[in-house]
Amino acid sequence: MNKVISLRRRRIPLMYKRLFAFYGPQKWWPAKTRLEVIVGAILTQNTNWGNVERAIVSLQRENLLSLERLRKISSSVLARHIRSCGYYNIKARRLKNFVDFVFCQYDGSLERMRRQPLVRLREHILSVNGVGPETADSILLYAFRKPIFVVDAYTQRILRRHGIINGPQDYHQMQQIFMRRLPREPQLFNEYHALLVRVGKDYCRTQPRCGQCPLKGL
DNA sequence: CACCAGGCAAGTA
DNA sequence: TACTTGCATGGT
Repeated sequence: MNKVISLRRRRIPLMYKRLFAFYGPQKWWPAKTRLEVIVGAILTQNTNWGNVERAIVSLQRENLLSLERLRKISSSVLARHIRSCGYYNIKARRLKNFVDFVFCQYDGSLERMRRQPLVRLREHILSVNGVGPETADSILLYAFRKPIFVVDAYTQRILRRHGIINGPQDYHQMQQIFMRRLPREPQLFNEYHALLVRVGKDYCRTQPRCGQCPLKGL
């Protein structure tokens, strides 16, 4: 009995060991600046990352990746630059919402945002229309290096296929499964989530192809 | 052709 | 509270 409990408790850290041994470091988030992380986090909502990359490149080419430029540009013009990632009207509005928020609440300073304590900053970011739990946590972890675990569709699918959860689950509960079992280190949360996405893409799509999956048997 | 991708908000009962 | 629907492009 104790052995079973111990195994279940250790499964999350063991999963990380296997993934890291198999894939090595993922070097996330694939972006150069805090703002680029934030923009990518909003643009990738329910969208293939490849489509997001094109939009980011387009924004870079037009020199639009600054808070000031994004504030001045209209939603409709912005929408044209992010067409490739889909939902472009909604996402243009969401980007504007976040940028306006940074100016209104933090004087246009991401540095000032970063200095806020985690829990308060999370609540504050979540109040922006268009930013839900995953987007908020991606921003907190990858742009601000705060110790918060990001849960996404792959994470949920992997937990379910491994019998760690059964039905659809509450975001916060899945997040706690990881955070209760791991030391609160941003670098660890960063690498772990990136690895889950990687193994998800390779082996845990909606049509599972578990053949050589490094998590087989866990 | 159908199906999916690193979600979220708004509407309905 | 618990479903359902709209949003939309590009790859497989």
